[in-house]
Amino acid sequence: MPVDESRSEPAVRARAGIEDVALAAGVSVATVSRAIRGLPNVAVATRERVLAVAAELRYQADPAAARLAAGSTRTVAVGVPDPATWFFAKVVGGIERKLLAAGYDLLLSGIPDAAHRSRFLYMNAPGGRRCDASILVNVALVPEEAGEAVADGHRLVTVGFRYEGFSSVTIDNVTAASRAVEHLISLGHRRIGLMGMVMDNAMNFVVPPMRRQGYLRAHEAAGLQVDPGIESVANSTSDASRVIGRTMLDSPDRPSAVFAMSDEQAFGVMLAAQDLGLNVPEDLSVVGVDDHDQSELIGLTTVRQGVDELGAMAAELLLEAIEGGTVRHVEVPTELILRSSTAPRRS
Amino acid sequence: MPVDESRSEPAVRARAGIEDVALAAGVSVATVSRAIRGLPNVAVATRERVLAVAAELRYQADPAAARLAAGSTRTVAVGVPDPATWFFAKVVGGIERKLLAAGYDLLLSGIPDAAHRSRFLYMNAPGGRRCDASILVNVALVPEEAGEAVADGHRLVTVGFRYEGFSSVTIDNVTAASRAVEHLISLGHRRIGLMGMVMDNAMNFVVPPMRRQGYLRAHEAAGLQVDPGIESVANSTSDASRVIGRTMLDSPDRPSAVFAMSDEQAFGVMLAAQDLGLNVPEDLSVVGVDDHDQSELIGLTTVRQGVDELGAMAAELLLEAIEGGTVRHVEVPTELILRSSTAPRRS
DNA sequence: TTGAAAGCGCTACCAG
DNA sequence: CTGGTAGCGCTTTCAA
Repeated sequence: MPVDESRSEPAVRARAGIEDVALAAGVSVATVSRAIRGLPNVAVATRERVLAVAAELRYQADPAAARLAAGSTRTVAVGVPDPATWFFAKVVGGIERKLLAAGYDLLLSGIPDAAHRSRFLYMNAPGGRRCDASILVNVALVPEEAGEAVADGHRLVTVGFRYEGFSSVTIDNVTAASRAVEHLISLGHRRIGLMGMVMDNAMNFVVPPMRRQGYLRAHEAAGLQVDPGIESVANSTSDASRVIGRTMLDSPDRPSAVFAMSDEQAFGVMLAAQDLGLNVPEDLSVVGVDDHDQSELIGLTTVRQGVDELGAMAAELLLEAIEGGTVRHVEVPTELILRSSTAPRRS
Repeated sequence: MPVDESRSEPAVRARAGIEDVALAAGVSVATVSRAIRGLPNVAVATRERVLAVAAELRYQADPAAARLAAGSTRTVAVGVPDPATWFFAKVVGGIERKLLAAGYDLLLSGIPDAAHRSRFLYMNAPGGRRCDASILVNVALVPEEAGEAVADGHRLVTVGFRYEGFSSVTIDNVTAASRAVEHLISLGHRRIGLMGMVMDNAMNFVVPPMRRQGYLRAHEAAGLQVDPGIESVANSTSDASRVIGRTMLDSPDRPSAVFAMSDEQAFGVMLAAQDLGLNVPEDLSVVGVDDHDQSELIGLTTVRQGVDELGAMAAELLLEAIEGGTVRHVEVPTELILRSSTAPRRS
């Protein structure tokens, strides 16, 4: 299968430039440029000839030169906290699919902290000329940044949260969470733990409070008190939640159910339960949010959000924004999916 | 949380150009360029002044212009079959981490088929001037492409398979697979099904045959016959493997164990077993390859490969290649991890 | 150590 | 409908 061919010459085979095409087609470079980009004012015959020659020579405009001259980059920058995470990978997948079809390049950036966030914004601002627009996934902006971005005329679409001035795609986080908790309450649970996402003040201060609000709202609606003692936060990974979950569950008055802000966190809670010899759902009911790929096999009850769809929709809004379309906010629906991780409270 | 500020002027705030910096610092643009890029032949005092002014003006070189003039792009293209898949997301995560640190941009492309593969190669060839180098993850090349890439002086590193002429990072697929199957055999299993990855002739014709070879080798070493009747292939998703798995398992002489070429495929087999009312591991042992994030919770026995590490190593080799380093092949070790999805064959 | 000027390869304007 | 040509904003000789 592999191929051998001892790298003899690192000589980069010279590539045809627009001038070569012009020469070969017997027209000017201006005409080649117009013909290839499908601009008007080119005779059909001429266009065909140019296209044929270009194909023959495998001509491809130098993107850097085209950008410099035209100003547009045909590139979209996408920023996510961590590209290796299930949720973000799915979103990026959805974006990529649309962008590939539209002929845009996708520049992917990890945004682990506030410094990278501001760097991302600056680099990808219209003046930066690196991309035509950008998408920020679950990366909240502080007001100054948002204001500056708007002032800069930044073409930005956000997913996970919403800013006036930019298109966005979100879910109704409060409702999603309260729906999950209501389900638990309807099963007779009265002590319901919360496994929350850490609200690093610089990065993720939008989604967690909303989901927490849903948790509170469901309690309130049922006339139940919440116990801050069984409310914890962890990084939204399975491992971190497992560790934190262990301390929440390792107590005589442990909750009989836990609402986790994401499926991965729910997995962590299940692992914690397992570590302590507790059975799900007999000893502990668990519900998450996402409908992760493995949630069915694991039997996790969850509130489903179409993550891939989130990304695809974001890409669509972005393309609209590039075309000069209006700002739109899209809210993707969610759905409670019942599986085997939740059961009536044991009397 | 959101910010309002009715987008008054889409006016892109003019950004400082190199000339502005030169003016403000009282030097020429050439000096600014040298100073900022840390080139020699700039007086310390001058450099400091320029840097100060540049920071003040938030100057940032226009990447397109810099590319056009210098030829180098500070960009790396990464091609994966499907960016939304667990394995690829992890690899990309590892790459991204290293690249971010090295100050390179990452251009992500999905390569769903052979046409996109050849497009990727052409666009990202040195002559294309879109990137300085590229990484191809589990995308095999046909000989002509590989030869052309070498001839073009393509700076490429591959992960998952190996071509002479390019750096690569792989695992020993044959050994990984045979280790998994040996484990099954050691538990007394004699009829071991194979859930293989589909070998689309254009895309993925390297890894699956090697893992299959490991499967065969383990049988052979134990003096066992394989039964082609319990050898299937499916897309390497959980869902596809579930469907195919059902037909493999829905038979009186079904295997007592299955080796799946990836953990996600193993999950599919477990789902299939569940669909048919079979218990794992009592009625069926299952082993996979990867050590997926959810494999511990699911209790899947598997052959672990450090997927993030695969990506990080690829990025390192790439950076070396850009610096003009030598071609290297790295083989990342694997490890059998015993969990609860495998058990001795029931007599 | 510095500056002037010639491109990098293309697009866009304007004249024909 | 077509061609000439002036840049796009930077890097990189080459001279000073």
